[in-house]
Amino acid sequence: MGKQMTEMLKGTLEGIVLALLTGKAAYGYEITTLLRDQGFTDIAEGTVYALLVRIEQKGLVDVEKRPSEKGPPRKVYSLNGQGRQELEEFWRTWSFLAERIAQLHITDHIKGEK
Amino acid sequence: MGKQMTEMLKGTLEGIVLALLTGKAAYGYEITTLLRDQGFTDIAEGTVYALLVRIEQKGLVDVEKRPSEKGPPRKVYSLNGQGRQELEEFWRTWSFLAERIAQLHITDHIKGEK
DNA sequence: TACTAGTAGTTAGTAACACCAAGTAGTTAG
DNA sequence: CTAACTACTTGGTGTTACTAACTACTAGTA
Repeated sequence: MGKQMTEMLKGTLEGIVLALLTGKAAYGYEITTLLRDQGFTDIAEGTVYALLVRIEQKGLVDVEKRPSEKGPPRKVYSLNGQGRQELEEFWRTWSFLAERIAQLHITDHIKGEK
Repeated sequence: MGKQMTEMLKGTLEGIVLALLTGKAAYGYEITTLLRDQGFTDIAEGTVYALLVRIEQKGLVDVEKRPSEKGPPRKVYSLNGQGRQELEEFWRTWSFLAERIAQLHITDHIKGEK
């Protein structure tokens, strides 16, 4: 993946994962494949697991260990109240940034056509 | 500023500054006030200067030192060919990410209304 | 004169985060 | 018994925005 994407994911990947967990608990491996399905094909596995440890330590998710039919036990993560709050905050921050950048994009187009 | 915004700016702030430089050269102090005007009220001055040094070293901008009427000399930055290329790449990366996150936002809304 | 505020840029150190590489461990198919 | 898939862990790296302090020049004011 480009270096730009790597840097851009900082701060957004956490929100993306929290969003994926809305309404549906999931475990790490599952989340990784979900991300790949959504087009984030190059996100490193280790990155996802590290992120999950982090949001667990921040108290944004509840964790339950469940046996798997085909492999080691899974750690199933579900969004809790604090996580939902954090996600809302994420959407606010993201919207703010996205709006301003969209504005810049438009302005650049105008300049480019002059 | 929130910690979320700080992390989110990683990887996007550079693109934002390159976008600001499209069609119009500017110096550091000016860029900082431009950013503040655009709503990024809490971006630290030091951050902008450090970023400018970085994009100069990456060869994305040309620099010209000009005396100022009211203070120390200014370093005026203008986007060069490589910078324009990098900016295009930025828009591609950003669009990709923004689209996917927008999709997630919609999905979350639907889930939330169930 | 000395002091403040505004302008303009620099430097050193910190924290957060995504990355890579390598490893452990369980199951299933050849 | 070996490979491939599932599932998670650990240790170390590079990039980036942050803070805080500093230099330096000008203009206005007490």
